[in-house]
Amino acid sequence: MKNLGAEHENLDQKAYEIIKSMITERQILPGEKIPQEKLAQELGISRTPLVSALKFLEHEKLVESKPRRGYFVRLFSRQEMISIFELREVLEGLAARRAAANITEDEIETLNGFFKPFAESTNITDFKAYAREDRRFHNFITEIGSKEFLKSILYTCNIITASYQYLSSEGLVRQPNETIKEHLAVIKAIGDKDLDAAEALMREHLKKTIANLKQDIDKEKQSMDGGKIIRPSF
Amino acid sequence: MKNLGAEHENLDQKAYEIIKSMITERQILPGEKIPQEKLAQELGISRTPLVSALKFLEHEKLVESKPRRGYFVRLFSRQEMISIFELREVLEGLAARRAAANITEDEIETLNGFFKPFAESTNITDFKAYAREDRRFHNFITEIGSKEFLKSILYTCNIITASYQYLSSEGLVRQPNETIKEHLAVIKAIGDKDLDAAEALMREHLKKTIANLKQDIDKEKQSMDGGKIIRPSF
DNA sequence: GTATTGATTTTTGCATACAAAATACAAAAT
DNA sequence: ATTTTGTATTTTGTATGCAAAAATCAATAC
Repeated sequence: MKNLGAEHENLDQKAYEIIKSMITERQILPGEKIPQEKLAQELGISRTPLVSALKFLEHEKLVESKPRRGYFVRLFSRQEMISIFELREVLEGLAARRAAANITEDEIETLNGFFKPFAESTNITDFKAYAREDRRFHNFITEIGSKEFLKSILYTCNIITASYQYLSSEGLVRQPNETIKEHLAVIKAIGDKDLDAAEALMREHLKKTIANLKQDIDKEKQSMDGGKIIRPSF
Repeated sequence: MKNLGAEHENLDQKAYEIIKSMITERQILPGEKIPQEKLAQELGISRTPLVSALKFLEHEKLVESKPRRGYFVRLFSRQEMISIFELREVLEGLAARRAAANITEDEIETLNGFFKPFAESTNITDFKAYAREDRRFHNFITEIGSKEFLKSILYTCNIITASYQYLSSEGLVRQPNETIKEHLAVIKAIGDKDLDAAEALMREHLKKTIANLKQDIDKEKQSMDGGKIIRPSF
């Protein structure tokens, strides 16, 4: 009756979490080099677990290793961003399907609670709150619809997505008034345990976002053109 | 005009390749512990790059770390195997779609060459050769249909698939006579650059394999039952 | 004969050390 | 002023050392 919780967490795991959040919180910017010695000192650890963490992040494609030159926060081209969203489309589609297959009554309850504050409104203005709900919604489906394998892939993708989202207002690619219907439709399908509909609607939802992204990119190309690389504006 | 090829390969990269092949070639079996000191000596390197490689493999889920106890080759439950195949279904579906979108004339030529030796025959008997062609076919589509992100995920899945395939004859889940039609249909759709058909047919193909797997598992459950874990029989 | 305890050995996780490579910088040459 | 070369500095990749945890094994108690 022992061995409860109390996960033995190694230093590299901690370092991993911290660096990951530094990247997603944009404390280190894409393209920047990661100073090993300095960072290790800041975290109060040696380089061994730090490098270990960097290798993890390299695998998640959040960080890039240039041999004998060090680790750098990755830059993503617009085309790569599209590819990542396409991945999200099929993966979250699968997550939605599995969610519909496995959801419990309690979880249905929770799921139906999503977007409640916005459902009545005909014109949603609090983008920030909506964006937060959006992320919670997608994470919830990921959570109940995926086991370790899909989950770890999806979270990786979501992180990258997050790191991209500064592009548009509050991290939303499309207008809440437009997306809320789709969100509610997905919720209904999962609640009804309609596997095919859940997958199809989730894919539909993300497909539209991708279309918007492509449009944005075309626009951008026309106007300022030039650099193929997404670069933070601050 | 320099900086050609000559990839700077570090020791951990080499160790990674070697250990990976040891796992897929079943020189170390699922569940076994990986002896760090011994293996490092065998490879003529220190534990530092070895551990580094193990962390990579951990991320690919081929290896499992139990803190303070070491690294073990992973075991997959039957249910997990199903999950992995479901992932393959959506991912290779996407790869097929992208392949159809981006394929060149030369590549179409190559693609049409697949399964040529088997296309005429009404009863394929050389399972080994067919299984090899099967793998080459899936890898080719992965290759042309996926960029680094999807590719790295898919290869990870394929490795696990491979490590599973000892279950049935020569690593085939279904009869060649049954699958060849599906393979040829996918080839045609990609050659015709029919994105929707390419994705749908590839998914169909893998879906049927999954159905077979589920059946096999049910059978196995009835007869020997007991352990939830796939365990090599040698 | 099995279970419990304690001592011994092994192995892990991490820090540190160090040579080789890369970078930065200053002086010399164009 | 710009490029080139040579030297000093930093940083990486890897080996090694060591304390703490886990595994092994033996002796003892039940």
